[in-house]
Amino acid sequence: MSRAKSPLADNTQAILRHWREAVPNDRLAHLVKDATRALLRALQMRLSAHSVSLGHWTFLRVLWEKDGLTQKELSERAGVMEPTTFSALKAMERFGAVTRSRMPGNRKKIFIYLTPKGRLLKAKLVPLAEEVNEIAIRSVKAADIAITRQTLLSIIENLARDEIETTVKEHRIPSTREWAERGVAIAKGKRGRAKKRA
Amino acid sequence: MSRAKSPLADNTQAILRHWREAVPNDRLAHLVKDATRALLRALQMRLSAHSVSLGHWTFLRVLWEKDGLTQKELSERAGVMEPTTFSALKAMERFGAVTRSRMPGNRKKIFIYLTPKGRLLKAKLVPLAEEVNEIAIRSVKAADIAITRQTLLSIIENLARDEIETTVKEHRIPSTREWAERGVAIAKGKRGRAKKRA
DNA sequence: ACTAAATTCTTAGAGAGCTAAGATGTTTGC
DNA sequence: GCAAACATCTTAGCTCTCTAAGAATTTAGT
Repeated sequence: MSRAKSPLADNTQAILRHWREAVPNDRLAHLVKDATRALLRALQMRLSAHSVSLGHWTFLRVLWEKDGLTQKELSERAGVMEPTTFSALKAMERFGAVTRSRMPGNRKKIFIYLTPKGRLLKAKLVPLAEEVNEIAIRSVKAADIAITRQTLLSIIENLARDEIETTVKEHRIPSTREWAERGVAIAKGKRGRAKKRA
Repeated sequence: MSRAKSPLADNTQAILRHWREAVPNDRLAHLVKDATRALLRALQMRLSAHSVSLGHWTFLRVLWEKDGLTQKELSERAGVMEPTTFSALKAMERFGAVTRSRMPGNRKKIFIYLTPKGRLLKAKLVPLAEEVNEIAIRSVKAADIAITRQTLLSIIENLARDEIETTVKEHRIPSTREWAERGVAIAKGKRGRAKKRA
């Protein structure tokens, strides 16, 4: 829909110049952020031709793998907070890609199912994402991609660990149970179930 | 101010689990996005103790290097669009970190200067960013960081090039001048000046 | 010199994300 | 068996970012 024109391209040019000129030491965050923007932008441009937004894509991708999940589960798998999930799914329901329904036996949980329309989008949309990926890593050695992947993973992990430690320190012992959950979660990669019983 | 507590940490755990479990092929974008979130979140948590938001940080960093720039220039250096710059600077002016003023000779351009308050923040804030960076890349080999940096740069570059080519194709020859600018810009990394004269 | 084009700032409105807190249900512990 | 604790969905409201379009001012072409 709103395909980018010159101002955007110019802006991207500015970013590129910027990075080619000076890449000092603390700027990793900035660089990662710009890469994210470039990737999301490329994807968004392609998705918009099918009236799908980035927010929808995030959940569609999860749902194509497995639907019939609750909003909570979807939030976890998509890696976003629940209110984000809530409004995205409301919009997707309006759009006709999913249904939200309660099941007999539990009137609180809401299960999300793809509609035929939502399911059909997969064949159209996945190739677009693959195209973006192909373009993005064109000319980059597979080994370098692997290293990048691992580095990013380490960054996420390091920061997550630090956040937990910092939070614990600030809380001054935030209940043994809470601490245990966290320790377990990071040490063994246990499922969220740890949360519900300790 | 709003220091993260358990829900957040849990969420980060979910993300980590997610990445440890399955890292298929197309998910680079997703991984980069999550790394961005982790980095920005860590920075934001620290900045908020000084009542500085991420949006302000973005511009402060540019201004500490050189102030007296126009909003347009600031947008380019910060890598965001002008309306974003506009509202961030308005807020920063209200906060007392910068002044926005016209100069005799040109009543259109607005020049941004740091106030003493804005200047003083540097000594407090820069160490926080360095701390985040140190934590993030802790345990990652310097060589791997270098490769990651280069890979991300290539990704940005590849996508920018593609966006330009795609846009050109769609426009069906979008005026020779425009095309030239873009070609030149990407080929030689020329300054934005190309824009104003071709 | 004066209109037309280009720049720059501004306004308006939307998307995607977050936190905090409210509502509504379900479980658990006495 | 019921009150308290917990879980899940929802609402409200904020941030950062973008695009599109309007307003003001400067530059350029004839």
